Amino acid sequence: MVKLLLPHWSPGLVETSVTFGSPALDRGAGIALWRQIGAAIEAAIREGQHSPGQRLPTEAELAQRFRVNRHTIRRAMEELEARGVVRVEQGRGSFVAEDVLDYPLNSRTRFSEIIRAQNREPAGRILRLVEIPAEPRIAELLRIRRGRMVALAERIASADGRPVALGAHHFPADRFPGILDLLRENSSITHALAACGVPDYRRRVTRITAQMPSAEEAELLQQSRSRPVLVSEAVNVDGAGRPVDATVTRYAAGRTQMVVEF
Amino acid sequence: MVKLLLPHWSPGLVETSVTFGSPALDRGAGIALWRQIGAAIEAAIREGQHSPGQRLPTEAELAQRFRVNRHTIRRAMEELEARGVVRVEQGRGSFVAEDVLDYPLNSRTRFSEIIRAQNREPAGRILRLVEIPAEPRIAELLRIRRGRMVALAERIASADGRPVALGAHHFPADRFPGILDLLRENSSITHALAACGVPDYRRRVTRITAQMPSAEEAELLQQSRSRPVLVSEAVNVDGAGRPVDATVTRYAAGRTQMVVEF
DNA sequence: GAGCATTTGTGCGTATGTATG
DNA sequence: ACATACATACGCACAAATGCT
Repeated sequence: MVKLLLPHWSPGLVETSVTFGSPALDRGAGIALWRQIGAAIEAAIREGQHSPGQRLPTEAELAQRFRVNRHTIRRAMEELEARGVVRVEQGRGSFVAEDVLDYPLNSRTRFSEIIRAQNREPAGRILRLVEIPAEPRIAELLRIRRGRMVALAERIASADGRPVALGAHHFPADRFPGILDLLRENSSITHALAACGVPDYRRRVTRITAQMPSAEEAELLQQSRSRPVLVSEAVNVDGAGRPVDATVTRYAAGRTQMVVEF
Repeated sequence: MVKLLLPHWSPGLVETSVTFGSPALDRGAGIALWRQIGAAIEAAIREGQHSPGQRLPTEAELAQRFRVNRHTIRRAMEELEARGVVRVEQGRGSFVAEDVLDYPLNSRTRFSEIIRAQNREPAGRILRLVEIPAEPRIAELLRIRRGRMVALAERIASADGRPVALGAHHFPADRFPGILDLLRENSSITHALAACGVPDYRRRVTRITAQMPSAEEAELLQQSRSRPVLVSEAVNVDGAGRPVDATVTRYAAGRTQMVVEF
């Protein structure tokens, strides 16, 4: 195995490159060069040398490394893109395709169950726990008077270690006085509500729109500021139909897809 | 990739300014200046001097016109924003708030019915009608072999004259041979399918994600290129459950909100 | 907002190998 | 042996999109 020197390019965002091993191309006969190159790139990706969403070397660089014309690289990439292995964007570069997370919407939507159903490992981390006066919109959703106190829990949720969603959960503070302490110990919303006497809840409405992320949101979600986030606004109600939780969640749009089935 | 046709009229970004009439401020007594200014701006908006989404004059300009300090203008705008009349964006300007269109998702989703239910006037215009080989994703949704011909209808839908959505409807060409001619005469999808022997259809799945618009898309939707679009991918099936239509629709995210109710 | 560097997209011309008739 | 067609590969130039200053 011959290691090639890496160029000293500055990655800017979190994007490094790894060699594709020694380009053992068989120029002589049999398989077309672009097929061999495609297979080599795909193998490198499958091996984990390039993780999902990460940027691949430029076409020019790959051409140099494999010692072929850029057209040949392009032919290989074309194939890989058609097969869904990579994603090519004009002016930006080529990226390892991300497996899009299907986020089904129904009345029993629970983050961790959704993630596990797709064979991934869910995780949640609390970012902030505070009591604040309810904003007008939140008050309306929770059917409380605006300005009444709400417990706000900001949480980042991830699947297999990749951040997926930023959730801002609002609970009426007078009804659930100890909920922040419960969440401090266990970041599960379902668990906290159960401990507060709400054994089960269901989602009533979900409103979905798209926005550009703030600098902080983009950083937390580990995505570019120039890509949008899906914003969902949901209300969960208890068995009696009373709102227990108004949640505004921001999803990394490139990695997530809401699915509504009928 | 589906390319959209360019319009023959290019509205650019609709941003002009209109005077707020003669600023007859009562400096003497009674009502605070910022209240009078707020009322004047709101009146101008209600009168239609500034249409939804349009940019308002800068704070500096307003201050000059009303002959007050910029702080006074800001106080007025603060109130208008809290009341949802305008939207203020740091570094961009102030805009007349757009009435967000609720787009309910269910198995009977029909564009014109949704718009009419919100007391607006729906309209549709066909942009392009062509037969093309099915892209892999479309073929998968329609359950046909990739490369088989599909009839593609690109349509722009609007409510009260404001563009709302760009839809790319794909029909299996062999099953609906005359559908393009039907759509040429009447832009209603429901009407065309009925004439092809599909009296009723229902939506089975909808997938929602967000993207940045291309230059053409932004222009057609009359929105800034720096704001995202909601992308929905839906399959309509006939009574027997066979796919009749795979549609990819792009909605102006600032003006539209998907609503899922349970 | 204008200019600039980077990167992918596209077109054209050329050459070579391989399968077909 | 020859003509033809097609896929492969290379070289060069410029267009278009993006991101940064």
